[in-house]
Amino acid sequence: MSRGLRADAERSVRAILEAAERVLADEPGASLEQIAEEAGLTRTTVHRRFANRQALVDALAVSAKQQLAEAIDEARPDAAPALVAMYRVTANVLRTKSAWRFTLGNPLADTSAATAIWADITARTHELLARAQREGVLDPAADLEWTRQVYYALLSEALHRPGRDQGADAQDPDALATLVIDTLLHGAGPRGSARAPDEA
Amino acid sequence: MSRGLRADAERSVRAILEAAERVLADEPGASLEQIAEEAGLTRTTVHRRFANRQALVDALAVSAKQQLAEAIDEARPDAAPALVAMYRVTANVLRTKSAWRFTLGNPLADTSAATAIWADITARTHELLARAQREGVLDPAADLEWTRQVYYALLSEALHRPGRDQGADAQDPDALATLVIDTLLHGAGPRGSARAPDEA
DNA sequence: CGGATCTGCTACATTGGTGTCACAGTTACT
DNA sequence: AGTAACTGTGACACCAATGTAGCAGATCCG
Repeated sequence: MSRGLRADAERSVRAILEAAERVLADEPGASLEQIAEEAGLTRTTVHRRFANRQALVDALAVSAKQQLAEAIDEARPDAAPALVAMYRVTANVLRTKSAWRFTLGNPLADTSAATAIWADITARTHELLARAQREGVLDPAADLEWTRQVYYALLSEALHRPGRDQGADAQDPDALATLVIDTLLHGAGPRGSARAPDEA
Repeated sequence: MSRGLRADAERSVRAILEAAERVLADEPGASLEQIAEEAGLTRTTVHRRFANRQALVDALAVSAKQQLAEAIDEARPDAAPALVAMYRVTANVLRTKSAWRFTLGNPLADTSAATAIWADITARTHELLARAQREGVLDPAADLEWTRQVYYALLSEALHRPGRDQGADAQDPDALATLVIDTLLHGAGPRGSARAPDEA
């Protein structure tokens, strides 16, 4: 944004954003002091880099959504059949989302820049789903808006799953992606036949 | 809870809870004064009925979760085949949830009583899903925990849908219930065959 | 009707977060 | 090495929300 930030200042900005993410993740409405402490800085410094609390939250939103957009880019969704693209995108998005659980989990009235990026992401998702529909991966009668909503919800839920064992914080993104796509396409009903078995 | 509240006092409590729901719905962290105003009362009165802000939020959580539990009861989930029961429960829950969007949408660290009710609801949901699995409505290999999570998420999403036309705030609960159950069981994939059609 | 309870009103004390400032010491860039 | 930029420290004013209290008037209930 602003040109000519010195190296250490830029480091501070990063530190603040990452700290804010961590702190706000389990306590939205936490004080700037808590964030500053988590970042290893002083509250004054936070105010130097971000005028308002709002400004900080906005910057956080922009940063996270940008990374999300990049994650989608890196999946090269147009360079493969829709089904494959969906897997790749899903895995990448899960990786990013797990690192930005707070910001990406709370669609709290984003301002200007953030909403623009978000609109872009939504549009591209919609596009991918439409292609999937054309390629027969989705039912021709499926409501794409609803499908997208469900897809987003599944992404969130996949990350809220109770972690297995003691291991790292997140589960394997590829396994989760499989779960998400599988659920999105088939639901939880019986697989063998298309109709419900016993109606008696 | 406390016995011997006078009639008007009890009315106030109700008014406060309902006002709190409405106000907090679109602005969590709203001041008690805003809530009081919305309830047609004074802030002082709010403090008389609820010592802390926390106490108010807790009471709100308990109230909402109780109503949710009642909504499930009224569906008589054990008095019908699992599939029918699921439809009935879903429709009832949607009705209740749409009236308590804030409280039931934010699982923010409920205390004591609220968590107990919630645990009960979760258990009963799980039970219903297990029966559905036995009756062949759900796939024998389905992960019930995951299925329950997805089910809850679908309920939320159904209420967050962009409202049709100008009509009332909520859509027809029965129609939404159909959508939720249908999505839960079949997903958005093609219905005709069990496998994806074109892989070439 | 009459006593108890509840509410509105006003005023006050307190607290926690926010935002600003000046100055001294440190760190980065050329 | 020297200058500009950055940070920590401590202090300050400010504001919104919270919580408490007393009193006068309205409301309920027996």
